[in-house]
Amino acid sequence: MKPPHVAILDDEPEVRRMLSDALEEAGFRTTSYGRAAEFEVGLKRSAPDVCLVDLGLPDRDGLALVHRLALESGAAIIIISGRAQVQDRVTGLELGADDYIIKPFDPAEVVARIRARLRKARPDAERAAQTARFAGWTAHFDRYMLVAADGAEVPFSHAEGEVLRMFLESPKRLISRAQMQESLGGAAGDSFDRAMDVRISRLRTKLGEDPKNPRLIKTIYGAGYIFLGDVVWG
Amino acid sequence: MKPPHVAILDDEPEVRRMLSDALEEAGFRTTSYGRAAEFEVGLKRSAPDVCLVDLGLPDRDGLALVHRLALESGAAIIIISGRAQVQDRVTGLELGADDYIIKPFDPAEVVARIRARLRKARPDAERAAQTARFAGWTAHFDRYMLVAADGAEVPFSHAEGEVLRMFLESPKRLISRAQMQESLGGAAGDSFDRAMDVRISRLRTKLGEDPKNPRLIKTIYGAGYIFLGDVVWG
DNA sequence: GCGGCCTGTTACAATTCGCAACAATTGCGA
DNA sequence: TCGCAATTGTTGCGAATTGTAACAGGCCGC
Repeated sequence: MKPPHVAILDDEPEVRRMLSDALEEAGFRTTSYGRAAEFEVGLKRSAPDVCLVDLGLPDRDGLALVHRLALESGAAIIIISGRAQVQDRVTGLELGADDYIIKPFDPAEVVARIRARLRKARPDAERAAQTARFAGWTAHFDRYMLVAADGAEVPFSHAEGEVLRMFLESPKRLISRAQMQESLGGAAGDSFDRAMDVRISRLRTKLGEDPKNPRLIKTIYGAGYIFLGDVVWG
Repeated sequence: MKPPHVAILDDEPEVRRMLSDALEEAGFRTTSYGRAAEFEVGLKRSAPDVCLVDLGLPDRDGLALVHRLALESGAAIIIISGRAQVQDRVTGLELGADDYIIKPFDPAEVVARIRARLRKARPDAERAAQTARFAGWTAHFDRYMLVAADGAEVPFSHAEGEVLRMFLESPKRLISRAQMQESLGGAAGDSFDRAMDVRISRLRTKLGEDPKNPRLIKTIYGAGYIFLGDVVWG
């Protein structure tokens, strides 16, 4: 399994440095950003498992950013802030943060708290569920089969399964093309992105989507794809 | 849904009292124990969703208890301790605790941290659709749809959604063009600000605004835009 | 009211995406 | 080894979205 990816957003270079050093020492992959705008661009490229966010940003309201992250990203969100009042901590946590660490902090504690989050977030990598139900379908990843509500069986290929699994693991969330390519191991090459929409196109036809008005896999022009529909794993 | 159950283990009656009062005020069910032995008996009767454990117990090594809980119980475990050293916190977290709160603590923060744990633990309960209501419209940001009061659906694109979201996040406040460009990732270039106008123009037409007399998105000459209208998120 | 600057809008061009047809690759059995 | 079938990447073109340019109109100081 790939090491977890931690995104760091802090305007002070020293802090970024200290955090990334400690985290990489502990076996994580890290990416650091100094400004919120860059951070959001980075999010579109790859989805981190944990976001460390400093609230004292020069260019954006940190709390609003945290709130949106919590709703959209699915990553564990840890606030790092110089504001130590209880009220600050409470509002930060209420807005969706998973933890709140006060400056100055000890890198060892940050590592420990990140590990605690990941421990809960990744239940069992071992017995990953092999079936998922959604919109009348049941996907059997061990048999490469889609079963419709009426019992009809539609096989799907490995490549299609990778895409489908990715959607089912993050339903109702925007998934950028870059994230897919990273996750599917494809280098973001010249014409490799063409392969992505072909995969998706084939998957769509197997799901019986109406090309004019797809109800499950929706394209967000210039941003990525989003899978609508409630998913139940098991 | 039944309110979550919190088990409290602390040898000081005042602390138990303060915690259970605050938690029941916040809508949780609580059960308090003063000694580890009773606590373990209670666990067998009903499995709590969260365990608040004080490390300074008279009758048992708290850390060992935490470790066993982490392995066996599946509940979220929050340590409450008077020991404030970083090393204590790190070992507590490493042994399986999900959070570590230092005495003296504020009950409000404890409540907030418990909520944060439960939020992550319950898979999709949090996946509330991202919607906002305003002026007869309902904006569904997960489906990229505007729904009018009469049920008519108007799709909006990603670019339009970014602008709309900005307005809905800060209604009745002046938003300068610079702010928008910064937030939308565009360098404040020569002709990029023209793109802003176009986005807003297209959004206005979708909202059915009268060009002569816009009622929702108002232009402040030389300063920016302001979104009138009451917004309710949810 | 006049002129310069800011903004709205329309038409056009560039980018991104969907899809069908084709080619390359893989796997399998004769 | 050869050939066939299934899968998957590639190419090319049309369609949808978005940025750009150009022009028109409004706002403000004079």
